[in-house]
Amino acid sequence: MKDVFKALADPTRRKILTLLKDGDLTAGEISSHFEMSKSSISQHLNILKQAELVYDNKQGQFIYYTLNLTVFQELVSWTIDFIDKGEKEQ
Amino acid sequence: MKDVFKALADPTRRKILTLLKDGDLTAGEISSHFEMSKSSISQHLNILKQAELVYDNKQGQFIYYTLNLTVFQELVSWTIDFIDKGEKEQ
DNA sequence: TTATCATTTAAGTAATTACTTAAATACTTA
DNA sequence: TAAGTATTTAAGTAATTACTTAAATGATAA
Repeated sequence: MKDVFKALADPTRRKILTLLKDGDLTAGEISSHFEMSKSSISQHLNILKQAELVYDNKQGQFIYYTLNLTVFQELVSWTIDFIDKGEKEQ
Repeated sequence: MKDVFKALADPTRRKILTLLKDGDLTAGEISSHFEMSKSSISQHLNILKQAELVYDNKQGQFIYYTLNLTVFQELVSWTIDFIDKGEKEQ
């Protein structure tokens, strides 16, 4: 979970995740939504991958990126734990 | 929500939030749980405050910090939205 | 008032981050 | 094979971040 928060801290990476909500995309398709270089997007994708927020799947010459919902589940649990505890204490 | 992710990206700030789960604490009480200077903790508290993850309440000479559960609720919604959308697409 | 305590603000610094361009890798097709 | 496409890796840099110490603010109590 440590890497997850760092990964989510960047707006470009959050936008990438939002794009992937609507379905898998290749690295090139993702980068076409941004002004910055493909190289930079590739580096962002690597950070998302290390945080396990996405995984990749090579199909020939293309690499498809997919949301990994497991880590989003963990993030919900982590967050709800604050709400539960906080409400209990009141 | 923009500032929330940046605020959560730092382990010291996440630990501060975890401490506050068990009830409100003064800036001094919070800093006693860390090796670093009170000044540094004060700066972390300010970042948490700007992200509205906590709010402060001055009581005489002391400043009490409290979790703001509203923003945690928003974080749950933001995250669940990925899970819902992702599951629908499969 | 003066001293002390709790906390923040200011100013400086080393480490990290997000980007760039250029080169490398890997796959496809002529 | 060679050329072209998709993507990543490498190396460098400017901006940001997390810390430090010292000074400032504000409340309490002698």
